[in-house]
Amino acid sequence: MSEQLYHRRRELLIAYYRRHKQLPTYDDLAELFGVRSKGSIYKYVDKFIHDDLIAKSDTGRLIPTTKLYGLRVLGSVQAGFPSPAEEELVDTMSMDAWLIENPDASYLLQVSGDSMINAGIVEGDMVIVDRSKDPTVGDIVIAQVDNEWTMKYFMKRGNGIFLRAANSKYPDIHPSDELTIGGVVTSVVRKY
Amino acid sequence: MSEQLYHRRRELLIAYYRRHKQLPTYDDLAELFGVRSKGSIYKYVDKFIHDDLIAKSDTGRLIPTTKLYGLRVLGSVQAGFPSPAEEELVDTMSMDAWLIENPDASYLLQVSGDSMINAGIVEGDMVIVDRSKDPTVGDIVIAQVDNEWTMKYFMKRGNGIFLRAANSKYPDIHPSDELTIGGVVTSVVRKY
DNA sequence: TAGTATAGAGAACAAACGTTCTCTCATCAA
DNA sequence: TTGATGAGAGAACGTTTGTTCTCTATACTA
Repeated sequence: MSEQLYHRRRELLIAYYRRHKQLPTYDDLAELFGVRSKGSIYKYVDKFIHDDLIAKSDTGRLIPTTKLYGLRVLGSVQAGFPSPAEEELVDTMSMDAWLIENPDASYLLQVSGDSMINAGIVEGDMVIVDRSKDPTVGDIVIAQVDNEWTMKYFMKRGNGIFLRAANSKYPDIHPSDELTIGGVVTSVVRKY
Repeated sequence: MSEQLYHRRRELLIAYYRRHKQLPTYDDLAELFGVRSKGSIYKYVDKFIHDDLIAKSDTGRLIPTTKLYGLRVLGSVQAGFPSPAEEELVDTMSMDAWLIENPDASYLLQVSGDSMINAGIVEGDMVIVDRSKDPTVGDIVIAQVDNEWTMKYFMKRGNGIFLRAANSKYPDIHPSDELTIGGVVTSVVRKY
Protein backbone atom coordinates (compact mmCIF):
# COMPACT_ATOMS: atom_id res chain seq x y z
CA MET A 1 0.00 0.00 0.00
CA SER A 2 1.08 3.57 -0.56
CA GLU A 3 3.11 4.90 2.32
CA GLN A 4 1.64 8.40 2.20
CA LEU A 5 -1.89 7.04 2.07
CA TYR A 6 -1.24 4.85 5.08
CA HIS A 7 0.23 7.80 6.97
CA ARG A 8 -2.70 10.02 6.14
CA ARG A 9 -5.18 7.42 7.30
CA ARG A 10 -3.16 6.86 10.42
CA GLU A 11 -3.57 10.57 11.18
CA LEU A 12 -7.29 10.27 10.45
CA LEU A 13 -7.57 7.50 13.01
CA ILE A 14 -5.71 9.51 15.65
CA ALA A 15 -7.84 12.57 14.95
CA TYR A 16 -10.97 10.46 15.24
CA TYR A 17 -9.99 9.15 18.65
CA ARG A 18 -9.01 12.62 19.87
CA ARG A 19 -12.35 14.02 18.83
CA HIS A 20 -14.58 11.19 19.96
CA LYS A 21 -12.52 9.81 22.85
CA GLN A 22 -13.62 6.46 21.48
CA LEU A 23 -12.29 4.28 18.70
CA PRO A 24 -14.32 3.90 15.52
CA THR A 25 -15.97 0.68 14.37
CA TYR A 26 -15.00 -0.90 11.07
CA ASP A 27 -17.94 0.82 9.42
CA ASP A 28 -16.88 4.15 10.87
CA LEU A 29 -13.39 3.58 9.56
CA ALA A 30 -14.71 2.77 6.11
CA GLU A 31 -16.57 6.07 6.06
CA LEU A 32 -13.57 7.91 7.53
CA PHE A 33 -11.25 6.54 4.84
CA GLY A 34 -13.74 6.94 2.04
CA VAL A 35 -13.80 3.22 1.35
CA ARG A 36 -16.92 1.08 0.98
CA SER A 37 -15.56 -2.32 1.92
CA LYS A 38 -15.15 -3.49 5.47
CA GLY A 39 -12.86 -6.23 4.30
CA SER A 40 -10.41 -3.64 3.10
CA ILE A 41 -10.52 -1.90 6.45
CA TYR A 42 -9.70 -5.19 8.11
CA LYS A 43 -6.30 -5.22 6.44
CA TYR A 44 -5.65 -1.66 7.58
CA VAL A 45 -6.52 -2.50 11.15
CA ASP A 46 -3.94 -5.27 11.04
CA LYS A 47 -1.31 -2.72 10.09
CA PHE A 48 -2.42 -0.38 12.86
CA ILE A 49 -2.15 -3.20 15.35
CA HIS A 50 1.25 -4.12 14.02
CA ASP A 51 2.27 -0.48 14.54
CA ASP A 52 1.01 -0.77 18.12
CA LEU A 53 -1.39 2.10 17.58
CA ILE A 54 -4.38 0.08 18.67
CA ALA A 55 -5.18 -3.34 20.09
CA LYS A 56 -8.13 -5.68 20.06
CA SER A 57 -10.40 -6.81 22.86
CA ASP A 58 -11.57 -10.41 23.24
CA THR A 59 -14.54 -9.72 21.01
CA GLY A 60 -12.56 -7.94 18.35
CA ARG A 61 -13.43 -4.39 19.26
CA LEU A 62 -10.66 -1.87 18.97
CA ILE A 63 -9.00 -0.45 22.06
CA PRO A 64 -6.43 2.36 22.12
CA THR A 65 -2.81 2.20 23.26
CA THR A 66 -0.65 5.01 24.67
CA LYS A 67 0.84 5.51 21.25
CA LEU A 68 -2.58 6.61 20.07
CA TYR A 69 -3.53 9.11 22.73
CA GLY A 70 -0.17 10.00 24.28
CA LEU A 71 2.34 12.70 23.48
CA ARG A 72 5.82 12.00 22.21
CA VAL A 73 8.60 12.43 24.74
CA LEU A 74 11.75 13.54 23.00
CA GLY A 75 14.25 13.65 25.84
CA SER A 76 15.95 16.51 27.54
CA VAL A 77 16.92 20.05 26.58
CA GLN A 78 20.61 20.84 26.93
CA ALA A 79 21.35 17.16 26.64
CA GLY A 80 21.00 17.29 22.91
CA PHE A 81 17.58 15.83 22.32
CA PRO A 82 16.77 13.78 19.26
CA SER A 83 15.57 15.58 16.20
CA PRO A 84 11.81 16.05 16.11
CA ALA A 85 11.87 14.25 12.78
CA GLU A 86 12.90 10.88 14.11
CA GLU A 87 9.58 9.75 15.40
CA GLU A 88 10.59 6.21 16.08
CA LEU A 89 12.06 4.83 19.27
CA VAL A 90 10.48 7.57 21.36
CA ASP A 91 8.26 7.07 24.34
CA THR A 92 4.74 8.43 24.51
CA MET A 93 2.76 9.43 27.54
CA SER A 94 -0.57 10.91 28.49
CA MET A 95 -0.61 14.08 30.56
CA ASP A 96 -3.83 13.09 32.27
CA ALA A 97 -2.57 9.71 33.37
CA TRP A 98 0.86 10.97 34.34
CA LEU A 99 -0.21 13.98 36.38
CA ILE A 100 -3.15 12.62 38.28
CA GLU A 101 -2.72 9.66 40.59
CA ASN A 102 -6.07 9.81 42.35
CA PRO A 103 -8.53 11.31 39.89
CA ASP A 104 -11.47 11.00 42.25
CA ALA A 105 -9.76 12.90 45.04
CA SER A 106 -8.08 15.52 42.89
CA TYR A 107 -9.18 18.91 41.66
CA LEU A 108 -7.82 21.91 39.80
CA LEU A 109 -7.19 25.35 41.22
CA GLN A 110 -6.08 28.57 39.61
CA VAL A 111 -3.34 30.44 41.43
CA SER A 112 -3.55 34.12 42.30
CA GLY A 113 -0.98 36.11 44.23
CA ASP A 114 2.78 35.80 44.40
CA SER A 115 3.33 33.96 47.67
CA MET A 116 4.82 30.88 46.00
CA ILE A 117 6.96 32.64 43.45
CA ASN A 118 10.25 31.19 44.67
CA ALA A 119 8.82 27.73 44.19
CA GLY A 120 8.26 28.54 40.54
CA ILE A 121 4.52 28.97 40.92
CA VAL A 122 3.21 32.24 39.53
CA GLU A 123 -0.15 33.92 39.12
CA GLY A 124 -2.35 32.23 36.56
CA ASP A 125 -0.84 28.79 36.98
CA MET A 126 -3.11 25.83 37.54
CA VAL A 127 -2.30 23.46 40.37
CA ILE A 128 -3.58 19.93 40.77
CA VAL A 129 -4.52 19.23 44.36
CA ASP A 130 -4.84 15.77 45.85
CA ARG A 131 -7.21 15.78 48.79
CA SER A 132 -6.44 12.21 49.80
CA LYS A 133 -2.74 12.68 50.55
CA ASP A 134 -1.37 13.42 53.99
CA PRO A 135 1.01 16.38 53.87
CA THR A 136 4.63 15.84 54.86
CA VAL A 137 7.15 18.55 55.72
CA GLY A 138 8.10 20.59 52.66
CA ASP A 139 4.96 19.77 50.71
CA ILE A 140 2.99 22.60 49.18
CA VAL A 141 -0.50 22.51 50.63
CA ILE A 142 -3.80 24.30 50.27
CA ALA A 143 -4.78 25.49 53.75
CA GLN A 144 -7.51 27.56 55.32
CA VAL A 145 -6.26 30.48 57.39
CA ASP A 146 -8.67 33.06 58.83
CA ASN A 147 -11.46 31.85 56.57
CA GLU A 148 -9.30 32.27 53.51
CA TRP A 149 -7.63 29.63 51.39
CA THR A 150 -3.94 29.99 50.69
CA MET A 151 -1.13 27.97 49.19
CA LYS A 152 1.92 27.52 51.41
CA TYR A 153 4.73 25.18 52.36
CA PHE A 154 3.75 22.76 55.10
CA MET A 155 6.34 22.94 57.90
CA LYS A 156 6.94 21.54 61.38
CA ARG A 157 8.89 22.67 64.43
CA GLY A 158 8.79 20.36 67.38
CA ASN A 159 5.19 19.27 67.74
CA GLY A 160 3.68 22.33 66.10
CA ILE A 161 3.02 22.83 62.44
CA PHE A 162 3.13 26.12 60.58
CA LEU A 163 2.94 27.49 57.07
CA ARG A 164 5.65 29.25 55.10
CA ALA A 165 5.38 31.17 51.84
CA ALA A 166 7.92 30.76 49.06
CA ASN A 167 8.40 34.51 49.07
CA SER A 168 10.39 36.22 51.82
CA LYS A 169 8.07 39.21 51.94
CA TYR A 170 5.36 37.10 53.58
CA PRO A 171 5.77 36.04 57.22
CA ASP A 172 5.28 32.51 58.52
CA ILE A 173 1.80 31.64 59.65
CA HIS A 174 1.42 29.88 63.00
CA PRO A 175 -2.18 28.76 63.21
CA SER A 176 -3.77 29.53 66.55
CA ASP A 177 -5.91 26.42 66.77
CA GLU A 178 -6.92 23.87 64.19
CA LEU A 179 -5.49 24.01 60.67
CA THR A 180 -7.74 22.94 57.83
CA ILE A 181 -5.85 21.37 54.94
CA GLY A 182 -7.60 21.25 51.59
CA GLY A 183 -5.06 18.95 50.00
CA VAL A 184 -1.50 18.57 48.79
CA VAL A 185 -0.32 20.17 45.55
CA THR A 186 0.94 17.33 43.37
CA SER A 187 1.59 19.21 40.14
CA VAL A 188 1.74 22.63 38.58
CA VAL A 189 0.63 23.44 35.06
CA ARG A 190 1.16 26.65 33.14
CA LYS A 191 -0.17 27.55 29.72
CA TYR A 192 1.13 30.45 27.66
CA MET B 1 -32.39 3.17 43.97
CA SER B 2 -29.95 3.46 46.83
CA GLU B 3 -27.92 6.62 46.63
CA GLN B 4 -24.70 5.06 47.91
CA LEU B 5 -25.02 2.15 45.52
CA TYR B 6 -25.51 4.50 42.59
CA HIS B 7 -22.52 6.56 43.66
CA ARG B 8 -20.31 3.49 44.00
CA ARG B 9 -21.27 2.24 40.56
CA ARG B 10 -20.71 5.67 39.12
CA GLU B 11 -17.17 5.48 40.46
CA LEU B 12 -16.81 2.01 38.97
CA LEU B 13 -17.77 3.36 35.57
CA ILE B 14 -15.28 6.21 35.81
CA ALA B 15 -12.53 3.85 36.93
CA TYR B 16 -13.33 1.54 34.04
CA TYR B 17 -13.00 4.31 31.51
CA ARG B 18 -9.76 5.56 33.01
CA ARG B 19 -8.24 2.11 32.92
CA HIS B 20 -9.46 1.06 29.48
CA LYS B 21 -9.73 4.47 27.77
CA GLN B 22 -12.89 3.02 26.32
CA LEU B 23 -16.42 2.75 27.66
CA PRO B 24 -17.79 -0.68 28.60
CA THR B 25 -20.59 -2.48 26.81
CA TYR B 26 -23.78 -3.40 28.63
CA ASP B 27 -22.39 -6.85 29.28
CA ASP B 28 -19.20 -5.38 30.66
CA LEU B 29 -21.23 -3.12 32.92
CA ALA B 30 -23.27 -6.06 34.16
CA GLU B 31 -20.09 -7.87 35.15
CA LEU B 32 -18.61 -4.69 36.61
CA PHE B 33 -21.66 -4.10 38.80
CA GLY B 34 -22.10 -7.74 39.74
CA VAL B 35 -25.51 -7.90 38.12
CA ARG B 36 -26.67 -10.58 35.69
CA SER B 37 -29.36 -8.71 33.81
CA LYS B 38 -28.65 -6.37 30.94
CA GLY B 39 -32.11 -4.90 31.32
CA SER B 40 -31.17 -3.69 34.75
CA ILE B 41 -28.05 -2.07 33.39
CA TYR B 42 -30.16 -0.26 30.85
CA LYS B 43 -31.90 1.68 33.61
CA TYR B 44 -28.54 2.61 35.11
CA VAL B 45 -27.26 3.88 31.80
CA ASP B 46 -30.29 6.16 31.60
CA LYS B 47 -29.32 7.66 34.93
CA PHE B 48 -25.72 8.09 33.83
CA ILE B 49 -26.89 9.86 30.71
CA HIS B 50 -29.19 12.04 32.77
CA ASP B 51 -26.19 12.94 34.93
CA ASP B 52 -24.33 13.86 31.74
CA LEU B 53 -21.59 11.37 32.50
CA ILE B 54 -21.96 9.62 29.19
CA ALA B 55 -23.92 9.96 25.95
CA LYS B 56 -25.10 7.63 23.22
CA SER B 57 -24.09 7.35 19.59
CA ASP B 58 -26.57 6.78 16.80
CA THR B 59 -26.28 3.04 17.21
CA GLY B 60 -26.60 3.07 20.98
CA ARG B 61 -22.98 2.75 21.86
CA LEU B 62 -21.80 4.70 24.85
CA ILE B 63 -19.54 7.69 24.37
CA PRO B 64 -17.86 9.65 27.16
CA THR B 65 -18.34 13.31 28.10
CA THR B 66 -15.86 15.68 29.76
CA LYS B 67 -17.56 14.99 33.08
CA LEU B 68 -16.35 11.43 32.79
CA TYR B 69 -12.70 11.91 31.94
CA GLY B 70 -12.06 15.49 33.06
CA LEU B 71 -10.85 16.91 36.34
CA ARG B 72 -12.96 19.17 38.54
CA VAL B 73 -12.04 22.84 38.48
CA LEU B 74 -12.76 24.41 41.84
CA GLY B 75 -11.84 28.03 41.27
CA SER B 76 -9.06 30.15 42.59
CA VAL B 77 -6.86 30.12 45.67
CA GLN B 78 -6.91 33.31 47.70
CA ALA B 79 -10.29 34.08 46.23
CA GLY B 80 -11.98 31.71 48.62
CA PHE B 81 -12.67 28.71 46.48
CA PRO B 82 -15.69 26.52 46.95
CA SER B 83 -15.47 23.69 49.42
CA PRO B 84 -14.18 20.48 47.88
CA ALA B 85 -17.36 18.87 49.13
CA GLU B 86 -19.73 20.74 46.84
CA GLU B 87 -19.15 18.78 43.72
CA GLU B 88 -22.00 20.27 41.81
CA LEU B 89 -21.90 23.34 39.61
CA VAL B 90 -18.21 22.95 38.97
CA ASP B 91 -16.57 22.75 35.60
CA THR B 92 -14.49 19.82 34.48
CA MET B 93 -11.65 19.77 32.04
CA SER B 94 -9.12 17.41 30.56
CA MET B 95 -5.44 18.26 30.90
CA ASP B 96 -4.61 16.59 27.60
CA ALA B 97 -7.18 18.55 25.65
CA TRP B 98 -6.51 21.83 27.42
CA LEU B 99 -2.74 21.81 27.18
CA ILE B 100 -2.20 20.53 23.69
CA GLU B 101 -3.60 22.41 20.73
CA ASN B 102 -1.75 20.59 17.95
CA PRO B 103 -1.14 17.06 19.19
CA ASP B 104 0.53 15.97 15.99
CA ALA B 105 3.06 18.79 16.03
CA SER B 106 3.74 18.77 19.77
CA TYR B 107 6.20 16.89 21.89
CA LEU B 108 7.42 16.72 25.46
CA LEU B 109 10.82 17.74 26.73
CA GLN B 110 12.40 17.49 30.14
CA VAL B 111 14.19 20.58 31.34
CA SER B 112 17.73 20.58 32.69
CA GLY B 113 19.72 23.59 33.79
CA ASP B 114 18.61 26.83 35.41
CA SER B 115 18.61 29.26 32.51
CA MET B 116 14.84 29.85 32.65
CA ILE B 117 14.49 30.06 36.41
CA ASN B 118 13.08 33.57 36.43
CA ALA B 119 10.33 32.43 34.12
CA GLY B 120 9.31 29.88 36.73
CA ILE B 121 10.78 26.95 34.82
CA VAL B 122 13.12 24.82 36.91
CA GLU B 123 15.13 21.66 36.40
CA GLY B 124 13.00 18.55 36.08
CA ASP B 125 9.98 20.35 34.66
CA MET B 126 8.37 19.04 31.51
CA VAL B 127 7.62 21.47 28.72
CA ILE B 128 5.22 20.94 25.86
CA VAL B 129 6.67 22.22 22.61
CA ASP B 130 4.61 23.08 19.55
CA ARG B 131 6.68 22.72 16.40
CA SER B 132 4.03 24.24 14.14
CA LYS B 133 3.89 27.67 15.78
CA ASP B 134 5.88 30.66 14.59
CA PRO B 135 7.69 32.31 17.49
CA THR B 136 6.86 35.90 18.36
CA VAL B 137 8.92 38.23 20.55
CA GLY B 138 8.83 37.16 24.17
CA ASP B 139 7.95 33.54 23.45
CA ILE B 140 10.01 30.82 25.04
CA VAL B 141 11.53 28.72 22.29
CA ILE B 142 13.64 25.62 21.84
CA ALA B 143 16.63 26.64 19.70
CA GLN B 144 19.81 25.06 18.43
CA VAL B 145 22.97 26.99 19.30
CA ASP B 146 26.42 25.56 18.56
CA ASN B 147 24.98 22.10 17.97
CA GLU B 148 23.25 22.17 21.33
CA TRP B 149 19.59 22.63 22.12
CA THR B 150 18.63 25.27 24.64
CA MET B 151 15.48 26.92 25.93
CA LYS B 152 15.49 30.72 25.75
CA TYR B 153 13.33 33.79 25.23
CA PHE B 154 12.92 34.69 21.59
CA MET B 155 13.86 38.40 21.13
CA LYS B 156 14.30 40.95 18.35
CA ARG B 157 16.27 44.14 17.92
CA GLY B 158 15.88 45.90 14.64
CA ASN B 159 16.02 43.21 11.99
CA GLY B 160 18.12 40.77 14.00
CA ILE B 161 16.86 38.15 16.38
CA PHE B 162 18.65 36.94 19.49
CA LEU B 163 18.05 34.69 22.49
CA ARG B 164 17.85 35.70 26.13
CA ALA B 165 17.87 33.49 29.21
CA ALA B 166 15.52 34.10 32.12
CA ASN B 167 18.52 34.17 34.43
CA SER B 168 20.82 37.19 34.56
CA LYS B 169 23.92 35.06 34.95
CA TYR B 170 23.66 33.92 31.33
CA PRO B 171 24.50 36.37 28.53
CA ASP B 172 22.35 37.00 25.48
CA ILE B 173 23.07 34.83 22.49
CA HIS B 174 23.38 36.51 19.11
CA PRO B 175 23.43 33.74 16.52
CA SER B 176 26.14 34.22 13.93
CA ASP B 177 24.20 32.87 11.00
CA GLU B 178 21.04 30.82 10.78
CA LEU B 179 19.04 30.03 13.92
CA THR B 180 17.28 26.68 14.08
CA ILE B 181 14.07 26.80 16.11
CA GLY B 182 12.72 23.48 17.37
CA GLY B 183 9.38 24.90 18.44
CA VAL B 184 7.58 27.22 20.82
CA VAL B 185 6.99 26.27 24.45
CA THR B 186 3.23 26.34 24.98
CA SER B 187 3.03 24.94 28.48
CA VAL B 188 5.04 23.90 31.49
CA VAL B 189 4.24 20.97 33.72
CA ARG B 190 5.80 20.08 37.04
CA LYS B 191 5.17 17.02 39.14
CA TYR B 192 6.22 16.69 42.79
C1' DT C 1 3.31 -7.48 -23.87
C1' DA C 2 2.18 -10.83 -20.42
C1' DG C 3 2.29 -11.74 -15.64
C1' DT C 4 2.07 -10.56 -10.81
C1' DA C 5 0.91 -8.11 -6.78
C1' DT C 6 -2.45 -5.31 -4.35
C1' DA C 7 -6.39 -2.21 -2.91
C1' DG C 8 -10.91 -2.24 -2.80
C1' DA C 9 -15.96 -4.03 -3.77
C1' DG C 10 -19.30 -6.86 -2.24
C1' DA C 11 -21.61 -10.60 -0.16
C1' DA C 12 -22.26 -13.77 3.58
C1' DC C 13 -22.24 -15.32 8.43
C1' DA C 14 -21.83 -16.01 13.38
C1' DA C 15 -21.22 -13.58 17.49
C1' DA C 16 -21.96 -9.57 20.13
C1' DC C 17 -24.72 -5.74 21.17
C1' DG C 18 -28.53 -2.49 22.44
C1' DT C 19 -33.32 -2.65 23.48
C1' DT C 20 -37.70 -4.14 25.25
C1' DC C 21 -40.82 -7.01 28.06
C1' DT C 22 -42.52 -9.83 31.60
C1' DC C 23 -41.94 -11.92 35.98
C1' DT C 24 -40.09 -12.50 40.69
C1' DC C 25 -38.73 -10.98 45.06
C1' DA C 26 -37.56 -7.82 48.61
C1' DT C 27 -38.61 -3.36 50.94
C1' DC C 28 -41.41 -0.08 52.90
C1' DA C 29 -45.79 2.52 54.09
C1' DA C 30 -50.43 2.64 55.28
C1' DT D 1 -51.93 -7.74 56.13
C1' DT D 2 -52.29 -5.45 51.88
C1' DG D 3 -50.62 -2.66 48.25
C1' DA D 4 -47.22 -0.08 45.97
C1' DT D 5 -42.52 0.61 44.49
C1' DG D 6 -38.26 -0.64 42.51
C1' DA D 7 -34.16 -3.58 41.53
C1' DG D 8 -32.85 -7.37 39.29
C1' DA D 9 -33.51 -12.00 36.53
C1' DG D 10 -34.20 -13.81 32.30
C1' DA D 11 -35.67 -14.40 27.75
C1' DA D 12 -36.44 -12.67 23.16
C1' DC D 13 -35.66 -9.50 19.20
C1' DG D 14 -33.57 -7.03 15.40
C1' DT D 15 -29.44 -4.70 14.39
C1' DT D 16 -24.60 -3.85 14.44
C1' DT D 17 -20.09 -5.59 14.30
C1' DG D 18 -15.99 -8.32 13.41
C1' DT D 19 -14.41 -11.75 10.24
C1' DT D 20 -13.73 -14.33 6.05
C1' DC D 21 -14.03 -15.15 1.03
C1' DT D 22 -14.26 -14.39 -3.75
C1' DC D 23 -13.94 -11.31 -7.50
C1' DT D 24 -12.66 -7.10 -10.16
C1' DA D 25 -9.86 -3.29 -11.50
C1' DT D 26 -5.58 -1.03 -11.33
C1' DA D 27 -0.61 -0.41 -10.95
C1' DC D 28 3.78 -2.21 -11.35
C1' DT D 29 7.57 -5.64 -13.02
C1' DA D 30 10.06 -8.22 -16.06
